Amino acid sequence: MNKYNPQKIEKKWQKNWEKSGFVKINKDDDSKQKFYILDMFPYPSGTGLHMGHTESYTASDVFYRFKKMQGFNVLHPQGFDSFGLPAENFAIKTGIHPSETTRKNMENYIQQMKSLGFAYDFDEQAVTSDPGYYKWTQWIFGKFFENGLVQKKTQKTNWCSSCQTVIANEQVADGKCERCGTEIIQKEVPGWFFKITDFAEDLINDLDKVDWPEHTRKNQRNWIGRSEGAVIKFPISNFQFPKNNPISNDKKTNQFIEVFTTRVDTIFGCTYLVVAPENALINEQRAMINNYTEVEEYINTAKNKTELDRMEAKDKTGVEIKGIKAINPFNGEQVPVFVADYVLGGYGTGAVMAVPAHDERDWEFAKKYKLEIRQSIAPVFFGVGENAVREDKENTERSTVDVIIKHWEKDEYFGLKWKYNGWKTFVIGGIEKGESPEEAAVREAREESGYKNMKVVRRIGGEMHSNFFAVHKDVNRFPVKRRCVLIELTDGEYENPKEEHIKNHDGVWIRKEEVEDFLTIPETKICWDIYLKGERAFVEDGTLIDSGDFTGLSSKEARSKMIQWLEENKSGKRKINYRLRDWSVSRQRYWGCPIPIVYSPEGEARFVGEENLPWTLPLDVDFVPTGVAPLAKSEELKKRVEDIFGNGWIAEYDTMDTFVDSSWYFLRYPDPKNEKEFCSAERLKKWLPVDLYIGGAEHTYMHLLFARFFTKAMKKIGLLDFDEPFLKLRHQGMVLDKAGKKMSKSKGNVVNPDDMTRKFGADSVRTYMLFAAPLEDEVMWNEENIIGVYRFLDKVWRMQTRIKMNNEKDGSRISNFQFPISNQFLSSNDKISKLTVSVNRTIKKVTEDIENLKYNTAISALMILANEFEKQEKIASVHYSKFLILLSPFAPHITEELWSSFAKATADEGKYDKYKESIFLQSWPEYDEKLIADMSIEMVIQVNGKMRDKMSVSADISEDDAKQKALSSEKVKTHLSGEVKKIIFVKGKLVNIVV
RNA sequence: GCCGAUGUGGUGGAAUUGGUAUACACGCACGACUCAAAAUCGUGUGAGCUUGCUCAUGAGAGUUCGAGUCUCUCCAUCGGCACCA
Repeated sequence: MNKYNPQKIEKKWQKNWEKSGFVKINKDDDSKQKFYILDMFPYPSGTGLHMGHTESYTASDVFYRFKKMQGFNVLHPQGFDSFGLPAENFAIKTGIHPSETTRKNMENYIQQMKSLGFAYDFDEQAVTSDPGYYKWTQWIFGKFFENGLVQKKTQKTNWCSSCQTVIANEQVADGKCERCGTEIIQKEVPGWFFKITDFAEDLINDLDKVDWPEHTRKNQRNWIGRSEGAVIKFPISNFQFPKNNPISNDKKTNQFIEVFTTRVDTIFGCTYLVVAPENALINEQRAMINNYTEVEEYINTAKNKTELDRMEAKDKTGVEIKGIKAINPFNGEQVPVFVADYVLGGYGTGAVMAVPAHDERDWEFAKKYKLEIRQSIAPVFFGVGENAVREDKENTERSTVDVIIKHWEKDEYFGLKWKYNGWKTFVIGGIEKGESPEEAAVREAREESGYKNMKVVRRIGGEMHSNFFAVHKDVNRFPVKRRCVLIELTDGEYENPKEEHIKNHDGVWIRKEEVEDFLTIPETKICWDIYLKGERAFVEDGTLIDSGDFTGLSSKEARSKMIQWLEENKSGKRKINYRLRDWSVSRQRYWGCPIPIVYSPEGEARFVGEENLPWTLPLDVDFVPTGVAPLAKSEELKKRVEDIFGNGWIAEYDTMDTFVDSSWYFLRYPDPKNEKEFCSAERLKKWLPVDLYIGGAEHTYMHLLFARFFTKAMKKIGLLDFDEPFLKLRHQGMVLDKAGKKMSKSKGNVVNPDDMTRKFGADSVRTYMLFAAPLEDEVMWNEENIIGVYRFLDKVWRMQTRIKMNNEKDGSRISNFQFPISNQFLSSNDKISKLTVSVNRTIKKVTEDIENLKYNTAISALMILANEFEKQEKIASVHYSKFLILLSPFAPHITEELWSSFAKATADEGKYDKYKESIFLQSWPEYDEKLIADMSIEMVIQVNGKMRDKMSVSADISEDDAKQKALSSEKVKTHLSGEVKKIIFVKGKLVNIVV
């Protein structure tokens, strides 16, 4: 036997597999069930495949081999997302054309993938920069164009001055360009937008249909950011049509300021309005604005702020628009209007009603500019237990005051301990008719504390409501309107309080730091918290106060009633808003898919037409970015357009965001060479949607969202008949260095898959990647640990000398090793060996674990079985062969080699050809449930839940027998000090004796 | 600030979903083989002590006969979002 030499056997089998056409599938074979497993295809960068790819692609390769052996017709394709900036930037530096760089890099990637043993069919790729591919990107763009799903808009967009191009919201990180780190500025650029917002609702709802990680779905939902609310029209008090604009009447004018809010219920607390600097109102109302210069100046500074400036701005700024007022439709009140950049132009209506009492941002702004803060929602507390509000009891209203009394010289506060219910509170008392809260507070403080001299400091917080059932009065207190007043004693003059005031409670002084723990009911805790930390906006739901006819409603009720009111009075309506913006796809760069649009001499945009596709990327272009799209410099393109469309026609010079290319690539794989269609109808129907998609979590937002949008948009125009592209999605975790740090070039801790493969062999690299941690967790790449996997494979290798080839009785050639492997373990009269049970169990475990992508525990189960084999003098070939198949998805090369050599050795004459067949043509072993359940089990005996002894019993032991046996255990007896109270029996598991 | 995830030996990680905590692997220690080394194999390895008991799954409480697992509060780390009204 030779030594295990991974390098030698791996190369051999990689070549063999390629030659044998093992990687090819018949895509029209209907005799088997289909399975479509997809990888996120790589961008072919100059640095080659990284460890993240290696893990992800290994994970899918394992699943592919597993499913294939289970008898599925499995499509597991690979391709390249080959348009993109790095190749172009490299071209700018070196003058080498991106197509050349890209081609080279792809070749390198393919070599790397082959050397890891990935079984892709590279004849059936999708390469986005290939005209045969991007022809269909353009064709789909054309379809979207014809169906109004893409439109040209001029919009403030994120501009990267280093990349000299627009980038999508999703590509801005920390106000900087995700790619190059340059600060993003806002720039008005005309460009093409996909109407992804049309699908916002479906993009949220259909997440319920797919089997994706919960956090990914949640992130998508948050990104889309649905919020339900209302648009409300605030009439402008002294609105005038601009004198020089006679058409104002039928144009959209600003007789109203429209605001969007999710909190209509707070509208009686609205004390001003704010419009975003971008809001058209300002310009339209110019004539009416008294301080236009000031307003204009503010708008200009706001405009010049970069994303970063805006994000870093601590203080809210703004300017009142003098000369106009807005009228609150609910109460007719006139409120001032401000322009401030804390309101975003691009969201909602670009204007908000400000309710400082109930919104943190408005609160901050109102404090700074000393604007009125008016409470309209009261926090509500409900009694619990016996104090819960009772439906059948009368509701009575009350007004009370909580009095925080501060000691005259010490930092102590006066509290009450209640005798009948254990409450600990401040002084609480009713506000009598005609009394102000302050007057009531002073009166109550004197009555209940006995101290005489004090001064009112201030109110604490606003109105709060308590709703509860007062047991001793047999009525509901519904509501108790509470106020809180802070009082400071001026001296210690004291007189014993009257008995009637103190019979229910004792008064005590509490040190400041102990007050919080002293208080027992949430209402007073909140008063105290506000006293300590200061006033703030109350942003939660509650009960409406001082809100006209709506007073007393809960926030929730009020929202629906108020929206109804708005609709009846034509002052607004229900509205759902999304954070998601339309997807800007125009890029002023070269190495991308040309946008297949031409402009007539009148400037009208037109699709170039299917007959002119692919609308090729011109070659006579200088890449150096100048802010003008590179394609504008192409003579060839200019000539092409004029030849086809006539003089005066011009091409669209922008190319598409590369996310467009990757938004449909999974549709191409089933039919990548089709020149007539992006994919034939039959193949689409057969293969899509994707059954399992594996890739990095960094694509949670953009790629997955865009691909889902494409699917929905294409379905809408009849190109597809399903609405979610990826039925099941799993992420692989990041590969970190052994210290748990991200790998990066600058840190110099990048591990290269090639080096690892050369050092340990592909099988070890593959197996270790999946063994080291659960797939979705981070893997710390530790070269010291990979040795364990290598040893395991080496052990498997050396085991081949101990396979039992011959029948022990007569020395004849064994009979139980047959091809294809029989799923029958034993004939009926065979004795079941312990090893047979182990093998059976391992088959079950590995099968289920792979199915659930729990590769780490599958590998561990294989190691356990190998360790058991190791203890045997001889290993039955029937066991060993099954073990090899179970291991083969992880370590394809070594298992194929072992399969071929021992299959040959055990072959009967004449059957040899069959034995030569690849291990991957064998079928996946099945297990026998009957052999998994042990006849006898170890039953645990616990005393008070602690394990004290074990007993070996038959699996179906009766409850009584088990209890008897447990009680007779010597070890158990020493723990049975008292009387046995109870015995718990869990079938097949344990007996728990409670003393 | 908000949302999400995670927290188990010296290390990576297991734990049938409420039932023997620490599987498997790395590392370490000792032993076998060897002139020696490597490789391999074997044994041991959560902590503490009174050596058969106590304590251990970020901290604290709770539910339960029984909690790594469920509930609440807090802490730490990581990731994402960040004026979205």
